[in-house]
This record gives sequence, structure tokens and C-alpha cells, in this order.
Amino acid sequence: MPRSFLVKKHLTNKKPDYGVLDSQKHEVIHIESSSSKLKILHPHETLFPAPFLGNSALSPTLRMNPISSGICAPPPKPAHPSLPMDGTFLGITYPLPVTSSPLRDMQPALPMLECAKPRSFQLSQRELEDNVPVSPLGLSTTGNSQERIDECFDCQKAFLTLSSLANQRQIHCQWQCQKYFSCKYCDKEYVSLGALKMHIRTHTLPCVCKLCGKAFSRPWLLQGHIRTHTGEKPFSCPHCSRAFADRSNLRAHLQTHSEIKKYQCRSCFKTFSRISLLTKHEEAGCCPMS
DNA sequence: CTGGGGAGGGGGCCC
DNA sequence: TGGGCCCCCTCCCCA
Repeated sequence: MPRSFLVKKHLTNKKPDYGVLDSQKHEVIHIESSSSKLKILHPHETLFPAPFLGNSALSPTLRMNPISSGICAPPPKPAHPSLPMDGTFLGITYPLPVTSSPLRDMQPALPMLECAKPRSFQLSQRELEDNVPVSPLGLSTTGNSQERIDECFDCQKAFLTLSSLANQRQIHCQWQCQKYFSCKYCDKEYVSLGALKMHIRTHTLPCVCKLCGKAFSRPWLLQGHIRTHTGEKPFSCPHCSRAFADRSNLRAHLQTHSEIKKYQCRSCFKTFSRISLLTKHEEAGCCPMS
């Protein structure tokens, strides 16, 4: 699994199919049923579930990375005026690519799959009409060709060479075209289904203590809780006789033995063993200007 | 108000 | 892909 699979981005509000999350068998059933529906549609009635076109409208064989598949999507158009544009009429909702950012929203709306293409392959309407040397990389260009500094329109970083700019745009495009999975219980979003599944455990709390009935999201949390019943404290302080049921609490305790406290007030330079203590200290008024 | 313990949560990393 | 573990953090409570 990618090490950064849990990176969370609050950029979209797309929801996955929670039936899929609950059962992989459901996924097969849903895909097959939706696929059969798609086969009888008129080409003009192709289902595009969202204004920027997610993969959910595609048959299972086409439901793949648009970058690698090279699929071009027609403009968004509901199959029927009464059908929602979000694809929920199919009973499935797949995560959609990120399409909104303050700067991107200022541009003409592009079909999502166009966004999936590297920007270097896109020509603006102005370029097509006027042959104006507008950067093909989605960049704002200033100055003459000798000292030109190009900026990435997403992050406003300046680059001296087009190649470095192109690399930057590739990074942004890959980022923008990521799919995101949203939790149905809250508004959190994740870049992988695995991360979302892990998060959903914090809502479903599948690990239940047999002694008191309290529920936890993960087994090791339950283990730690059970220690509160058994009194087991496997984490001992090497400096004193204290023992703890939780490693984190031992670590916090070790700070009390340390001469140098980890957290220092920026105003009075007093040090604290915990960030929470420093925060309380600052909130109490020691650092009114900070 | 401060310091510290107890309990628990969330995300990252490793296998 | 999932489980286990780790780290960091927060909240609550009490002395």
C-alpha cells in the first residue's frame, strides 16, 4: 500500500458506494446491473453522473484511469430530465475527480477527462484563434523570452524554464485528477478506499469490549481498554516505579523526568512537558500578542 | 492556574 | 489489502 495513502484532502464532496464498502459481492452485482442498463442507452443518452463526468458512467471495462485509457467524454447531459446528475439513479456512486480550485474555477469548465490529460496537450481557444503564444501548460507568462518567468497558475510558483514548469503542471494535474472517497457519516475525504474503510471503523466501532460493552474502532484500542479492566500496565518508567497501560502515557510521563521540557512559551520562555499545557498557558494570557 | 495521569482517537508505517 | 503497531494528539479529571 502506498505509504501516503491516508493523505486526506477536503476538496470534493463525492460519495462512494457504501454497498461496495459493505460487501465486495455487492460491487459485482451493482456493476453488472448498471452495465446492462448502459448497453441499452442511446449514445446521446450516455449517463454522465456529474457536471464534470465521473467514471461511473462508463462500463466496467472502461471504468479505469482516464489518463491511461485516453477516453474522451462528451459534455455532461442527463439521460433523462428527471434523472439526477449525480448518478444515484443507478444505485452506485463512484468517487469523482477533483475539479474545483479557486483558480481552476475561473477557467471555462472543462470536461473532467480533459482535465485528466496533461495540460501540455491542451491548446487554449485563444491560441487556436489568434496563434498567441500562450503557455500550453496552464501557466501565466510574464516578461520577454529572455527573462521570462512562468508561474504555475495553481500555486503561483515561478519557474525559469518551461521544462520545470511542465513538471510542475504534471504534478498538479496528477493531484487534481485524483479520485476521492468521502465518508457517508461525516465530511471527511480520502484518496483511497482503504483509508476510507479504516476511517469508517471510527463510526461503526466494530471492536466491542466483552466486559463493559464499550466499542472501539480498532483492535489495539480495545486491547488498551481491556487493560483498564485487568489493571495490566506493561509500560514501566525506567526512572521511577510507575507503570502505565499505554505507551503514549508513559512517554508523557517521561517528560516529567526530563530537565528540558519539550514545549516552550514564546513570550516568557517557560517550558512545559506537553503541548496542551503550553496551550493552556498561552490561553491564560501569558502571550497576548502571539 | 499548573502539572500530571488516564483514556481514547486518528493517521502513518511496516509486514 | 488488511492487521498490528507506533506516534502524536486531545480531552477529561484530579491533586
